[in-house]
Amino acid sequence: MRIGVVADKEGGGRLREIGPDRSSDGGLWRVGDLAGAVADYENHGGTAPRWVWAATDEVYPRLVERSPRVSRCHDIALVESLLLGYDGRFGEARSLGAAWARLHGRDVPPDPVTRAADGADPHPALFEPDRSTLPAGVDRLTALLEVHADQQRRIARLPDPGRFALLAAVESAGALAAVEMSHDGVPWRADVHDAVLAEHLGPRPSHGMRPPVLAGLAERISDAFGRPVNPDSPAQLLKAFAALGHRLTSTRSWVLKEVDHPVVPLLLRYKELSRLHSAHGWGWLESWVRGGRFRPDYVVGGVVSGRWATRGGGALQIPKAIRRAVVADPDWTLIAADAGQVEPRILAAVSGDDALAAAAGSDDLYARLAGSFGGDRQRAKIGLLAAMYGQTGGDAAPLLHTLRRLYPRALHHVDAAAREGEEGRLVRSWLGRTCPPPSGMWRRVTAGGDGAEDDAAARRARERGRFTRNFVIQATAAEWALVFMAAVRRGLAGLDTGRGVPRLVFFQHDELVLHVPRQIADSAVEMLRAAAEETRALMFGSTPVRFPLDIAVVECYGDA
DNA sequence: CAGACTAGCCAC
DNA sequence: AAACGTGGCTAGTCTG
Repeated sequence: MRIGVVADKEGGGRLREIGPDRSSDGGLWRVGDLAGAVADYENHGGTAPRWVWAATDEVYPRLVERSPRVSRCHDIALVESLLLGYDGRFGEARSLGAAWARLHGRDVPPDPVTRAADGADPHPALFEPDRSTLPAGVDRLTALLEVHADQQRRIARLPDPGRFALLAAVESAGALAAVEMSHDGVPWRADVHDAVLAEHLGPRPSHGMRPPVLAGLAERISDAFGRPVNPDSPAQLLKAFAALGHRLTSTRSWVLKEVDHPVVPLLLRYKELSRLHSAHGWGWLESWVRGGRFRPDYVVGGVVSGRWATRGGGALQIPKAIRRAVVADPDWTLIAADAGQVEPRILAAVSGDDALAAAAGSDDLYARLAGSFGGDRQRAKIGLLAAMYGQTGGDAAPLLHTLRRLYPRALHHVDAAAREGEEGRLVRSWLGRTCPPPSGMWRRVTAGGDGAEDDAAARRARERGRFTRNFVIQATAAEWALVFMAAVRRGLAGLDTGRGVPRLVFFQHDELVLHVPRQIADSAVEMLRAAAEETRALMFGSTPVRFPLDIAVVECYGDA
């Protein structure tokens, strides 16, 4: 059963059961305590409803504090975005108000701008404006049900409604998980983080100063150049190197490594530590960690490929060194589940290449391919990644030749996606997420074709080809991860909560981290494996391709 | 002087 | 090894 929900500003709301057609919709009722009403439904036994609401990130944060977790939802804005994208209208306004306006042939309002997160203590003065974009006088719940019915019709008309419905469901489930993870937070030991920083950088300096180790390195760098140089300034570094007779194209680490001069190791060390200090130093710790938790603000579907982004806090780029600060609570444990080699496995599954699929039936796909590359697993890996990323230079060319001979259907799959991209067409993931159309500028540039403009046109076309080549793989890998996360979310609800409620606390592209009472770690691991198996069946039916999980049960994420 | 842009490195 | 896809984030630098 589906229930449409509209929240009011006082914690209440209106609900309406949604029937198979408009005339069978149930009665409308008003509740003073929306969280309580939702909880009643979720606890009632039997199948929980699918809540239909305008946007999970507007409605759910206020529910999640009080009610038990919601099982399922349909997020109008996220589904609208997927449907628009399918029609080549990527990026058009997707709010309930925008969808309603399109449905009624009215002027489409732009989406409200989302405020950037600014740390662990959101600014109370900026608290929640009214984000509805419906015209005055239009009933919100009526509009919600109309747009929902329209979305259901649009999905039903697609060539493969079942797949797209799965995409809509897991995108929405992801939105639930994102709100829950932001609420629960990643267990974060500020004292351990501080110790890691002190170990690398020395004691914390007073505000605005370089930490002792960085200050010392900066001084030695200037001495080595024989002049004052700010190592944070690429321009100054290039000049200083030029004065020594080294004309560098950039100051990237791998360029510096080619230079034979005593200043280079100092600079490389400085860059590494400076990055640690500026991106994840004491300033970050104060802004983002409160009460022993790091609470990232996830942006579901924030990346064209369907991967998530985060707003502030850099949650998807936590450096390996800092992961030592992620430590389970006493008597609890972290379980990190990493799906290994997802992208080549996805390629094997979606291309229908039997030979590659057979190799993807093993735990180490690259090792299985190594025999064709003189026994060199690393070369097999580079070759396969090159095929999916569109790399042509470097060592890739002969490896690609070998792959094209051994796995023609797999290579044809990505080559075809690249060609369609170069021609300005759309490509789609397995479940139907669709890449953005080329920009008007792209069309103008590539439509040209006289003399000097040919180079630019060909380059832009090849760039888009690399993008679409990768899109069909990366976007399908992202939805594999979403289906998996949704299955894990369901699985968590079935675990014993007698010693505390196990939680999903972190998600990063192809990796999930759970925080669970230690006594139920074994059953959680078992649940994860079952969820991965369920995901394979839901996505690909019967396929020899396997998606093995690398599971680490650890106290500290740094040990995973 | 605020905002836009660039260079560079982090993650997958 | 370093022209290979998706991003976020910071300090330095440019611009109006």
